[in-house]
Amino acid sequence: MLDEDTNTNTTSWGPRVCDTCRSAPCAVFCRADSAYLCASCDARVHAANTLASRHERVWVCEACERAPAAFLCKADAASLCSSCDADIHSANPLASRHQRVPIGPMYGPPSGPLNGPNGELVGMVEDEEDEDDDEEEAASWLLLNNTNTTTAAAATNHNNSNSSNNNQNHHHHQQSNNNGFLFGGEVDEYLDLVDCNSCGDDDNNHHNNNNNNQFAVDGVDHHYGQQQQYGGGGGGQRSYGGGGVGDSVVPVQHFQLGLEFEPSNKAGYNNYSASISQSVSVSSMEVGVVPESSISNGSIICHSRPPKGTIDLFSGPPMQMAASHLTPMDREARVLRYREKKKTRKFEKTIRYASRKAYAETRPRIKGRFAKRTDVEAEVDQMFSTPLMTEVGYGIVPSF
DNA sequence: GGTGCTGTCCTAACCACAGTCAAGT
DNA sequence: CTACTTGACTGTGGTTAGGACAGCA
Repeated sequence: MLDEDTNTNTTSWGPRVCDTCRSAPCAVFCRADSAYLCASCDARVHAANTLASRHERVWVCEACERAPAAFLCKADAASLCSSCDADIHSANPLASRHQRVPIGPMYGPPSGPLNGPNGELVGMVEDEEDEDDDEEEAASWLLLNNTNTTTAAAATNHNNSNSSNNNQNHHHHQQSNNNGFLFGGEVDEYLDLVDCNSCGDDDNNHHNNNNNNQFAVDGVDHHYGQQQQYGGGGGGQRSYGGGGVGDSVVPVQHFQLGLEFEPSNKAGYNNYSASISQSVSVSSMEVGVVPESSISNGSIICHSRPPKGTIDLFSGPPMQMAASHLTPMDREARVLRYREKKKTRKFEKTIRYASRKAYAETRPRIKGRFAKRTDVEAEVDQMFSTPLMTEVGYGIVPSF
């Protein structure tokens, strides 16, 4: 049938379509049939008989959705092909430390437990475990039913010992619990509960007034330091597609604002890049640069900007209240969104003002600090910059 | 088990200045 | 109402001090 690398049944970009039904995106690759199948076709085909049920299948890469997955990234809870794995996990030091495990083939009927040749749990099971973890983690963000979930108990256990040491969170990613509120480092980024607080943030509002402050109370290091290029949670990039969406619960298809679709950008899992990226890569550096002009234009702001110097922490509905009103469906949808956002995390630093970056790079420094430009340096700069201007302009005669 | 030392890792702060915005004239 | 001025503020990158942690004696 089809070769693994062929894409004859797909568009030039986008998820590969199921070879059987040719309508749904493929979910698994069957080696025996050399076919990409969606979940339903996989279930139908491989439950047909015992022989078919023994077909070796692997997940399709969640990033490109075009190649069989080779690794499972536990940190991102994503199955990745070797190419995407290399791309994503070489992006920065933090990503490179993600724990990945090779994905073994799946056997057996699709609905049943999937065992490896030796009966060990492989493939989907690995994912299932991870999803359980995800479920717990996501549930903890939802602040729901803290009396009947193990998550709440777990959260309590976490916080038995950390009341005086929030710094623990820096490295162990514990969630501190302040008066029943979970201000986890990720909650602001991955849940709509807080999206309302953060919408209109630096994606859409270049006057974010130091968003670090908004969640500084959590004491959680977002690992998005300005210099270390671990991405940007606070003042850095927040292009998770959640901002400005308002109250929508189900995963929403967002549209890029005035920017070209960038299929080659695998900094995040690019099956979502259409929805998340207001950043574009314009240089060889592994950062997304947001054109300044796009920042003010692409505004979908659901909250007005808070007064300067204020912390707009509770401008939205109280978290506890919002969460307690969730129906099971809402909860499931939010968990789904949480997972999807988790998969689309981008850890690269986003440059929002390329011009400022350019200035900063050319600026003289003393021990890393910006130093004042001397007159001589300014003249030299003018000498070098003037020819550039003349290249694009109409000829400005340099004055000496 | 508790304490002190050492090495490693990580983060916040610092700096100057172009650009932006809001308020005032 | 429009145009201009002024001051406050933001964001940018490389370096470093200092805190946190792990490992060892």
